[in-house]
Amino acid sequence: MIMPELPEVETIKNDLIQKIVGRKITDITALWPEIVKDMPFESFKKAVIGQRIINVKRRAKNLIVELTDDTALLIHLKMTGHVLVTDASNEVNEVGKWIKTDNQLLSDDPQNQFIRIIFYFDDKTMMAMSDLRKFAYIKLVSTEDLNKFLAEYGPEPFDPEFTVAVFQTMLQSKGLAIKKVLMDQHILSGVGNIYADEILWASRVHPQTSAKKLSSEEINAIYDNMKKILQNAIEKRGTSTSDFRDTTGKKGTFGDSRNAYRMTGLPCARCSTPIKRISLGGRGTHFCPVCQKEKP
DNA sequence: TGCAGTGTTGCTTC
DNA sequence: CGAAGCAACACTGC
Repeated sequence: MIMPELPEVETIKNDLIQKIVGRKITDITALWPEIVKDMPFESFKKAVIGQRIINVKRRAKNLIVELTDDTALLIHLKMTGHVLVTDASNEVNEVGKWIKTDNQLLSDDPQNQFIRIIFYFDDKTMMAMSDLRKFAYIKLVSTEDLNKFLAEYGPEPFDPEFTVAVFQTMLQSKGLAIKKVLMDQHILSGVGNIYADEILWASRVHPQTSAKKLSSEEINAIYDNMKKILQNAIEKRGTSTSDFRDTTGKKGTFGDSRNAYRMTGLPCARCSTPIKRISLGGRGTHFCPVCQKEKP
């Protein structure tokens, strides 16, 4: 299972900006209405139909679809959520093959077999959400509540105010394993299991190293590699070693250039030592036991 | 065959 | 209060 992290959600957001901004929502069908949280589905439907999409944003791993009525759809894809959109220029396109008019599911790709909800637009296109494990959710939120919710998150890696000095200060007070710190969304936004493993491999830092014991060289390396790796992954449209797909169902290619995540037993690209797998905080963690030495 | 693994987040427990 | 563990869920792989 590959969850969407920052690069994957960013890819979906960029697709949606191209495809759905300006569209008016004319109808909503739920094959699993419980995907809408905090509100009965019928109320959600009543409140959302007729609204137009103003903009699409990403914050941490959240997707935010801004609507006309000072509200927004807050979407979290969790681990296996997918957003699929038809191409406005062609109704009988790839997506048209996935979702037939009677809502039956039809696709060669198993990842698109779990459509839970479909939004229909005024130009006859539609946006569907697929989610195998039913962890993903949609909430209708006021701008005010949204801002309160988003304020709980740590800085975005690409925010100009998130400097290496800020990062260093954050780490100094954390006695936790650096991998846990990187993945804690209240501390830092957007990094999950895949990119945490990749960032630490590139930085030659053992995932269990206590954050406050890191040298400033190591902190610099983690900071630089985080930006480099996330940027590279955005350019490659995400990691699809398992189930991530973009809004047309295509895979991202970052997985081809990864060095640690799910590479257990394969030779390290730097020193050929087999990559080791441990469990850290209940999550699979992959690293090179030679390049990423544990600190005494 | 059955059970551990998969991973995000929030809740419970210590 | 911080940290650890687990539930939510459904499918895969050993």
